[in-house]
Amino acid sequence: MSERKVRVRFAPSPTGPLHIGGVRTALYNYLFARQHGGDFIFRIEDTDSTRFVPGAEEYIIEAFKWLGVEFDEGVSFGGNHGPYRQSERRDIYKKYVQQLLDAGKAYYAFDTPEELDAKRNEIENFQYDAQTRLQMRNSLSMDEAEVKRLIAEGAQYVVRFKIEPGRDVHVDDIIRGDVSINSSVLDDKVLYKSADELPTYHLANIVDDHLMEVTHVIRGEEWLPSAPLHVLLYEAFGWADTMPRFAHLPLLLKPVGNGKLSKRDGDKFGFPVFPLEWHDPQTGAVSAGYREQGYLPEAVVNFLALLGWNPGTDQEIMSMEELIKQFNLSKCSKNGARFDYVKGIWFNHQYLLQRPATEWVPEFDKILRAEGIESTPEREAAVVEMMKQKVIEFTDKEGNKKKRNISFVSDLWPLCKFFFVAPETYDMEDKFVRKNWKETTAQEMDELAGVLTAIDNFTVGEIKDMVEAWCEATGRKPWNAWRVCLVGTGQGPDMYELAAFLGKEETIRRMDAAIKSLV
RNA sequence: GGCGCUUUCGUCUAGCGGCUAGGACACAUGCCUCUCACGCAUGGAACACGGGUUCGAUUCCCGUAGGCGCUACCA
Repeated sequence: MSERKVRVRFAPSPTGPLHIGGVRTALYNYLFARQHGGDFIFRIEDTDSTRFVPGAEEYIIEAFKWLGVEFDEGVSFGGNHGPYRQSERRDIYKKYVQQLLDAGKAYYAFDTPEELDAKRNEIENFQYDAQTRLQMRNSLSMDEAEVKRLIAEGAQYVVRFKIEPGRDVHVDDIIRGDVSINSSVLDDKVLYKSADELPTYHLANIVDDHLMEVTHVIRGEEWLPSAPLHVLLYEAFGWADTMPRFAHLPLLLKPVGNGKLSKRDGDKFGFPVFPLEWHDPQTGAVSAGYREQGYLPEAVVNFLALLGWNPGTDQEIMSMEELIKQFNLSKCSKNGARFDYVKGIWFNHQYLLQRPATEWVPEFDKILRAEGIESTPEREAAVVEMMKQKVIEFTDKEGNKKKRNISFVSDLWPLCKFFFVAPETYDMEDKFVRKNWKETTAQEMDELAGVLTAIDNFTVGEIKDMVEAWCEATGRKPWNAWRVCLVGTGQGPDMYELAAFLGKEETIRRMDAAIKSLV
């Protein structure tokens, strides 16, 4: 085998939003291409005109752009192996179908769908193959003149691949090794239909991969059963010497229960199954997307990369560059992987915390607006500063980074809501409130409010000094109850800092409100 | 039903004949602490089953069972 430049492709059907499993397949292709300095091709397989969905192609392109998976050529990316949309390659396929016909490796079949259905009902496990094709209406069973007449009359037909039975066909799979199947169990697949003058997947796929000089076919395991058919097609065309190598990836399975991952699982457990939000043009239904849910593209990429592959070390956090460096098809696992969306959340947590808090501001700002909070520059700056200190950049005494339990920017709101709004109610069902608000507490808080009112310079240092002096004098430990007043529950930063941030007026106001309503 | 692929903690997985079977997520506990977290530490948790091969099988082979996929004029 000559040393050809590595060329791989991702070739989706534009039938809707891109499933997360498809994203992973594309990612593996991309990693492989980059690692080998090869090309990554984007091809649209729209040979089934009835399933075409407008907007799907644009959606797919946008999704990969967001994820940082880049194509070198293909639909919308240029290149000199085009066109890259199969519906625009009709004439090419016709030529190759004719080549097979002329060589006696394919034949015309005139059986209508109704006739085929009838046959399937009549014979259990009917298969259109060497055993049965002579009983059917095709150019092998009918005389030549009849076939010519039918075609001349414009009768609808399909072209079927004539599979020679009794041969063990071998597929050399990078992940699974040698896979062999006897050609007798294969049926005479339809390669082309006159109705829309388009080939089916199998023919188009082989012709395109050959013409586009694809060297490696990395695709989902659902294609493994038809891989022998593809091998036979390469042979029939005389392209066996440049046939691509195959790698069939394990499938993504449901988080729980049996079967492969579906959109319903996402709805059920509350995780997206699509990279981007999708608005169905027919039904208007909206499906959640990773991007809109607040996932970072690096996190999605990292998570997906490790679902079915691992570097063989304990390293789990890997950038695209590291993935490209370490990726290895032969280390892919062979069995299906349950989609562990909880781990996906953990990856997002990791990547979110790697980013400086200032980068969260635009996203956080959206939340503030949604909550009806006027976000002033001063306030925003103050909050970011607070977050930087309290949330990520605050170093504890062991020198470890303080990390909030934040997986998404949106998790921030319930954790720091009290910076913006006073507690509206004090929930006695809340363990913290019940535990820390005793009968004498209102009185105590009233006294504390008095101490605070007397402070002129309302800074962290001053507040701390005054309150601690009062604590020492009275033997009181007001922090938890004070927290109930200002936060409403057992959350938030150091009380002195919180009070200073809220300011004297707001602090006292919140304390009064709590005293009144909690008595 | 037929054909193919597959089978290590609940989950993702490491292991490529000899290991106290490792890591991560999740879970539990402890430490830290004015709260919640974070962080740190600790813990429970797996080789589907039955035959071989071998001095020795999680590892190799064969069965069985389970899982997954394909079985369209869909991809």
